[in-house]
Amino acid sequence: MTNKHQALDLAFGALSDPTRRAIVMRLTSGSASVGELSEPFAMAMPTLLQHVRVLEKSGLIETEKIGRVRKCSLRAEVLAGTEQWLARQRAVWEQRLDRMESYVLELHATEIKNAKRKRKRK
Amino acid sequence: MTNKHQALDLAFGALSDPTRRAIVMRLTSGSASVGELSEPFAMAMPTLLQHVRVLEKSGLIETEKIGRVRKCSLRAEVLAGTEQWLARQRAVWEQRLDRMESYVLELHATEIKNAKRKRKRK
DNA sequence: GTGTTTGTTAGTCATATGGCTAACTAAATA
DNA sequence: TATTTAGTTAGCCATATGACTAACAAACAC
Repeated sequence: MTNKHQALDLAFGALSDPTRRAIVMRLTSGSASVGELSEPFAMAMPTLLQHVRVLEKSGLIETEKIGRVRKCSLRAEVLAGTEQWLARQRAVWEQRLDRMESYVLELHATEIKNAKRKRKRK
Repeated sequence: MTNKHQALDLAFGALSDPTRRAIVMRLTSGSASVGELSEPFAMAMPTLLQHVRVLEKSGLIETEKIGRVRKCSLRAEVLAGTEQWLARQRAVWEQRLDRMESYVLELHATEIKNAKRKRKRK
């Protein structure tokens, strides 16, 4: 039983579904009702509502009930949070590649020196 | 298109688990065997191997069997791919916020003008 | 006030996920 | 050759996920 209540768990989990990613994409161009969100999908409303709930729990979106309509809108902070995690991993990785590259370059330099010395010794 | 979507499904899905994120983090500082990866976790090896398989299917890591040891290493391209998706969403969102802001600023400007005109008319 | 729209809850179902143990294979070592 | 090591497969189990239908409720429109 893994603890699925950490922020990144919820955010990445929410984004692992194509329907929910499509919802996020839609909301980047402005808030929408549940009905509006459901239009592009061949999916019963309760199912779509469930997706909205998942996105809400993950913090990726927030919703507000106005009359009988529920207005959904994006919360970009959490989006940025998951992006940052990825960026950090990539940064460490690339730093390491850089170190490796300079190490390899040094090796090459040493090899060349040794080769020259060898030739001199001959 | 469906392929792209599937790739993101797998990548985000893989990253939605804390154990798998920890594995990715570990691999940013160099490749490791399954045994080495399992050390920090109170988890049976078959369970950890399953996580490794999930990461492998998502394309986030690749593995190679050398003798009786399986060497796991990071593939940063897929990491970058998911990061790019997030960055793109955030970009659209921020562009929209900018447009809104300039609209609001224009509104303000108009209000001020009107206020001035009102005062003049008085 | 009756009917329509917009969501919502409840209950069901199939499959996926994440964990375990036990038994097995293959490589390295004594 | 016998033993240890590193990984693997198979099978089991509990819970989570994503879909559906069938009511139900509240706001709006007439």
